[in-house]
Amino acid sequence: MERSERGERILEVAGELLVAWGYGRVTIDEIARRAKVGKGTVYLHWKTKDALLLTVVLKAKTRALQRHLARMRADPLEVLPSRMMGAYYGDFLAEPVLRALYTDDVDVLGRLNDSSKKEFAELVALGDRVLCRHLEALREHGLMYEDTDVRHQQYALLATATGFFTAEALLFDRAPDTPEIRGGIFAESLRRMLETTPSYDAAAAAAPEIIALYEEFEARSAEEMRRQLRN
Amino acid sequence: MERSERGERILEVAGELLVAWGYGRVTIDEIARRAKVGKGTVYLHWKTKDALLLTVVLKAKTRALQRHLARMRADPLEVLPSRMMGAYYGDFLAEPVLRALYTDDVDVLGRLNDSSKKEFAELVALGDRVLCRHLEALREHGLMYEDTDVRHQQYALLATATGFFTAEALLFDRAPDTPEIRGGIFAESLRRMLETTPSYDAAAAAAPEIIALYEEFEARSAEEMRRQLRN
DNA sequence: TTCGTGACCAGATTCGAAATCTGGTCACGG
DNA sequence: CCGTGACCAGATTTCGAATCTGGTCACGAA
Repeated sequence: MERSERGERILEVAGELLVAWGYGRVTIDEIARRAKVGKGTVYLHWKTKDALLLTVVLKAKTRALQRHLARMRADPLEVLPSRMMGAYYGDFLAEPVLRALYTDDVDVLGRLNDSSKKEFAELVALGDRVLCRHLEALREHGLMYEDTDVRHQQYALLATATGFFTAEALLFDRAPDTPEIRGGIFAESLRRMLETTPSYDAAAAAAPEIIALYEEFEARSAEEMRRQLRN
Repeated sequence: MERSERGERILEVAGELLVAWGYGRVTIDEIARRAKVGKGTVYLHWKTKDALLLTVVLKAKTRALQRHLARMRADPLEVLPSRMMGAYYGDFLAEPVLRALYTDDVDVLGRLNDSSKKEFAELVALGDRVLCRHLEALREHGLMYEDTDVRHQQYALLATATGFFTAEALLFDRAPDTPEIRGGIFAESLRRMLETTPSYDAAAAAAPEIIALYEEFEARSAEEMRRQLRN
């Protein structure tokens, strides 16, 4: 049995348990039992329980990021905030761990949020820079309005995204029926808020730089996940 | 000493205490002591502790609503979502009770949120209808885009507002400096998202109906506050 | 008679110490 | 040499006793 294969199974089980039980109730014993390994084996892979569960979350985020990259490579128009976030929205709601992260919040993730804030502060800062550069690239190619400070556009984007994710839990009883429709409203809102008339050629010109930005972010995420391992 | 004056002082003290201590730590004894009345006197005014604190919140909301009405009466352009919410944003952040309601949430308000959800379900539903009619009126006067379902516009508005309020606490470390700037970004976002080129005349034509809607809401709120009293 | 009050009660909440559980280690065995 | 589970210290839970708090109401002042 391969070491990495074993690690994958532990991660998988940990993810299921995290969603089903929530951070506080997940135990390393139960993870080991379900993954059919000894408890000590878990600690051969990750430094601590937090490191393991942080990896679960980071992995889920990375999967969404990879799908995002694939979409951008296949269709340059996916670099537009509306397209990017609309698709992200669907991915996030479909990924149970991330859905929990954005809707149930405290109950499921417990202090994992605080933990990750400290542990990943650097990564979050990089994410901020990446998004800002992304928007700047779009502006340079005439795909976004330039009559506003890019920092303000970034804040508007983040705040609006926060709103649509939070609304998922907060307004669930007065929201339009399907996630697809809500995602559509989200995308349309961002388009009107930020984007000029889309141009395929401009998007194709901007895409390489933007893709490179997210590839760097992906690499940095992978590095961060490695940093959570024992060796 | 007037009965209503006494009630006002109790409300005021209760508000201060609610913000300073949070729902769980506020006691009727302490409210009575600070308001210099007997404990039983508090119960001559309100049915329960929850009724009292619910009234504190409702009163704060009503004050913001009244300022909103005054602004609309003074300047018809204030009926535009961007203008309305931009000013609301400032008011809400300046009103400690409401600021707590939208930023600290659980810690300060405790189970008051759930309590109000049940108690004020009807009022919330009316608020929903009022907002929807408000948007419909704007559309009829050509002040908002009509190429989208009004329900979807309402959801976008609510989700975005939720986002900017939540972001106030969630993104505090990476947000633009002043509340005024953040309020400006919020307003500008809504304008681009929902509004056509503003016309004073169209706004003036739409204003009376819209003002009437919120006056009805204000009346209904006052009625609800009365319903929390003993007699 | 009317209005305000605080002593009082039941039930909720808190406290604290004992009992249990869990993250993390490491000596052992396959 | 790699995987393991018994083991330990410290964290968490339990649960009954002690305390606190929302709400009442008999009483007394006006």
